[in-house]
Amino acid sequence: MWRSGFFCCREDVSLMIDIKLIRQDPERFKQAARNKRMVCDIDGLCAVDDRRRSLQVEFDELRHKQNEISGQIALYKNPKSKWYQQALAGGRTADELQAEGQKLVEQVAAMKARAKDLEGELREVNERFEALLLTVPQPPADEVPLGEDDTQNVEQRRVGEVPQFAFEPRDHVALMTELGMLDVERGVKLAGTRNYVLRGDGVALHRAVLQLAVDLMVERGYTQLGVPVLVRDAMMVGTGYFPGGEEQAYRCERDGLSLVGTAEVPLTAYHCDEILGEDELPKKYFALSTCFRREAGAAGKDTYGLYRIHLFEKVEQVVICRNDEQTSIAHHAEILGNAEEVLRRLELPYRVVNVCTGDLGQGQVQKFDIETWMPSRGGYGETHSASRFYEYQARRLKLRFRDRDRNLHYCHTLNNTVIASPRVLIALVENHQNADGTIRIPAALRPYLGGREVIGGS
RNA sequence: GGAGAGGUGGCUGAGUGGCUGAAAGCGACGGUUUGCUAAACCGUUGAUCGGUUAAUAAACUGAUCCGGGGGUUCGAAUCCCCCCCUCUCCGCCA
Repeated sequence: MWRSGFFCCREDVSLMIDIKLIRQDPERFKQAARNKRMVCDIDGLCAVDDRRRSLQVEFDELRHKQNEISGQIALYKNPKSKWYQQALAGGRTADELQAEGQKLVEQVAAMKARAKDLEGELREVNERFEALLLTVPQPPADEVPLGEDDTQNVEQRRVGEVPQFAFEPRDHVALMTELGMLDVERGVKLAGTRNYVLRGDGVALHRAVLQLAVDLMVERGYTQLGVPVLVRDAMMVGTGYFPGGEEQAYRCERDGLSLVGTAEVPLTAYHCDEILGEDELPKKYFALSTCFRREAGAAGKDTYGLYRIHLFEKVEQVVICRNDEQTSIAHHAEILGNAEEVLRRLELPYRVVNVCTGDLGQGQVQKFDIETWMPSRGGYGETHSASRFYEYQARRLKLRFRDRDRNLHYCHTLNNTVIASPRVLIALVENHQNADGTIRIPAALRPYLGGREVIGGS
């Protein structure tokens, strides 16, 4: 389904996981598949790999002979060649040379049939090989807890105080609707379920938290990009969303483009098909973008309010760095810290969760989710997700760098939410609500709202 | 939407059937020169997948690759077909 044309450059079987690593330690990948609860036939893959390589050797040898003879034919058939001239000078006639050349041509003709067979077989085997390789998951880091699903994620730490209300707290829909900030009903009328309309201070608050996040990232030295949100399929494939995630994306079939569910896609793919210099790494980017999600398969889940919606805006951060685990880990901590700083400034209680093996994506090595306290849920709800991939995405994107010894390597990539709104508004308005239905604006946010300290009231 | 042009190595850019994996230039790396820098000169310098020895450093060797796929041919960057992408001009709309 994903023809090579979707990639910027030539397709080859080295994409995905490096087969050499699998050959070297198949157990490790079998274990990874078990832990990530994915189906993956490593033994079958290795068998196909063996077959593929022996075929390749046979084919190469045959072609070698063929090429050799072709080279000789070139001498007999090319009157311009030095060899031909010397042969003539040595007393051979042009007819003789032609006849001898013709003999060689017949010799090669016999080899061609065999080569064609081999080629067909090789292609078939390579296809099977690639299909199997596509299913191999990236092994999770050692620090990732074993588990089957999100209920087994391990809490790392809690930050901030969960508010105790002296009154009956209201949920964000009630609060925001009351204050004229939100109109769910008409959003649904316009665009169907999981849609909404922000109004007045609702829009202002939404914009304010995004801008706060943008300013923080600028402060932290990240480069801001304004990126396309409708991207080529190649970018969806390259970042690992396709194949597999087609149902989650709004695809424009006739254009071969998809609306992104996150700016991670254009940010990570920004340098695809490039070779970066080691000294320009790490690249630290962020972008504010609209995000589109079909939420297929989530029917009936989180249908209430602003939690799970088709369209939202998000500030996303991406780091592209050297191919080095320690470097990757350090950046992972950094981008996690950036997101935590946002929540600290918004005075929101949250916890950091180490996502367990069963809840990791195929390409992810480790993922930390940040969950922010949402009173109406009586619990923490996911607001951020920080992943590191090692070279998984970079391989697919042909995103490489040249080290100081001039060797090529795939980069490492990581990403994390900085803020996603309006989901974060759930936490914001619910945690900071007052008894009278007004909402206290945390100090750090006030500059973005004309200095106001409260929303609502007179 | 209409009409053209074009896609070649890290980059620029030659190359229209056979010693072309690819001229030249730039860049990079190594060396000579040099008080340092610069300049000059000489040399080296593509990728991917394999094989052999060595055990992932290195050496040798093979196949494949000039946007992608297919075809013609003993032989294709070069000829033919399909597709993708980029650019320019015109029209249209922001």
